[in-house]
Amino acid sequence: MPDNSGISAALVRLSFLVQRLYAQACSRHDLSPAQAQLMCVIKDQPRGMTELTHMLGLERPGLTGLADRIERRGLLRREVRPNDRRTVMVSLTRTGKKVTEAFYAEVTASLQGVVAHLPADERQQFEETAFSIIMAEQVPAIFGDFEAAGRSAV
Amino acid sequence: MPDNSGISAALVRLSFLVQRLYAQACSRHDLSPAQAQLMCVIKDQPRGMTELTHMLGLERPGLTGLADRIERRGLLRREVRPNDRRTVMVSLTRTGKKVTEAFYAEVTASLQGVVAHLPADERQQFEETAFSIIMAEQVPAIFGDFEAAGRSAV
DNA sequence: TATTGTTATACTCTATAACTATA
DNA sequence: TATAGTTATAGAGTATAACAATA
Repeated sequence: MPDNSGISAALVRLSFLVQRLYAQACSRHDLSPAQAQLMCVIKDQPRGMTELTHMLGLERPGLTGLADRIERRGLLRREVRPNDRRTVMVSLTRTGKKVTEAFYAEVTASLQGVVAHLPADERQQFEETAFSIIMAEQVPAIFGDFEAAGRSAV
Repeated sequence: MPDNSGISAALVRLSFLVQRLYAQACSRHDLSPAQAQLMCVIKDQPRGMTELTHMLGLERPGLTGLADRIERRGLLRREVRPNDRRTVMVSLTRTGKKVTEAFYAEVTASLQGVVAHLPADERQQFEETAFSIIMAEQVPAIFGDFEAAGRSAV
């Protein structure tokens, strides 16, 4: 019977589980977690490099290298903006989009499996609480259906 | 209003938040997340290297290097077991234990802060659901009060 | 021979500092 | 001068393969 202080342990271990399943899905697509994360963020829309550093919590040189390695595999494309020629917009290639969508579907299925044993009302309550934490903490939209009503990006 | 498939996004983003707070606490103690994780696992009891690879999900060479870097800083100690002289037991030094306990307390406080805005009953329910997932998935005891009643290790 | 751990090697991840190009 | 990105450099993390010591 967990006491009140146990919620921290619960959060850390739950996070560990999610990371493990996420990493397993990455492996199946020959992606690193960092690569997959970037690809999920730009899945539905191009983003600028600086914007991406904010969303992913990286410094710019790290993002440059990360984008390089994905680009080298033909999954990502960079384009200079005509308006401001300093900025680079990053998007997925057709192949990159396919890979990302397959990866995304697998992670979704894997995580749904993890809560499948819960009663529907408990699952629903859990999701609502999780979202309320995410919203309160302004967690960036690094995964999810960014276009869905009521859950807009960043 | 989240639909049912949104639970995966909730889990990924919640995990992202936990990792971010965990990493921030690491920084304040000049630890990497991997180092802190290992130190938390051996906080209350020594463990063998192979056992640790299972708990942390690492291959053995990775753990050797990780332990090396913590040992080099005087926070961790290796001891050969007399019974089976192949095995190495890993434990924290006195300094290592102090650092780990301070880190542990900070992470706990930080995560409690994240759920502080929730009504007590919702928070309680959330914790129970999280634990039920963790137990069902047999997530190793990488964080938490391993000696607490009803929540034994590994 | 099987098991425990380490060493060798290679690549990704990520930070800080310095640089280039554009505004 | 300020901003966007990249290059240079270095250390941490982690995997695979080969090795050493012990059982």
